[in-house]
Amino acid sequence: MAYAEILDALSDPTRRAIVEALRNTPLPVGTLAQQFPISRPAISQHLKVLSDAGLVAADPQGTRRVYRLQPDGLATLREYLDTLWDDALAAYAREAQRQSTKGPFDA
Amino acid sequence: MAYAEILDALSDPTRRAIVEALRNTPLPVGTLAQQFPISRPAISQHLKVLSDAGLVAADPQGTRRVYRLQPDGLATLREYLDTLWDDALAAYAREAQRQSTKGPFDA
DNA sequence: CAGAAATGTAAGCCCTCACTTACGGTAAGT
DNA sequence: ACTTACCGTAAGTGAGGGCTTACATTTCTG
Repeated sequence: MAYAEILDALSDPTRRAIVEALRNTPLPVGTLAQQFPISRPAISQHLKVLSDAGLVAADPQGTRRVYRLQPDGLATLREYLDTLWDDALAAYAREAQRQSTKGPFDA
Repeated sequence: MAYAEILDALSDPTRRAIVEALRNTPLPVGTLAQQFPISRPAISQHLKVLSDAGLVAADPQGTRRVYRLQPDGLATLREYLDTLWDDALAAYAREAQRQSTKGPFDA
């Protein structure tokens, strides 16, 4: 049930923007914060949430902490969505079947 | 950018529980509400959010509204995660490449 | 060793959002 | 037609979370 943490992390627009910013290249906190209208500590707090969810990871380089995207969190979420997807399709097909067995003039 | 709405919808624990409850079989609002410790109007409000996100749909049957899982929202979210996934893996491989070119004794 | 640079953490404020109660509307039953 | 059942919506309230300022910590540099 770790996907709860991941969905919660990705529900915030700023955190999604951070993920988007790290999509191409890893970045230290300060550089990342410059791209946003909020303070640097706020970015740090968001990064903690993303890190706890397994969506990003930090590589310490001297006094800097270079954050990068981490596939782990995304993998967990994808797996969950896949099972949900299967059930949704099955329910969908079941409903279609139920409708058709009633005959075309029952609707 | 509709995945924002979907992520926001799935970020709430109660809404996730509703989705789980509809995973096997469609249910009317009242029956659904009985499975939760909150009021029926609260469930209705959650269903509206899920419906707007394309995650569920309602089939009116008399005075009842039978809600069921809808694949549309899940599909949108899955597509978004797939592109993110690709970029994450690419960045991962790029980083690994960068590390290896430095030689095994630079770490 | 002193100072600066980069970041994480604590405390507090404010606003969003989930929940409740109350109400209105539609369909079925008698 | 009246009543009952089922549901969505409006208004109001309370708590969680995102943001800020201030402070502590670690590492590099002169």
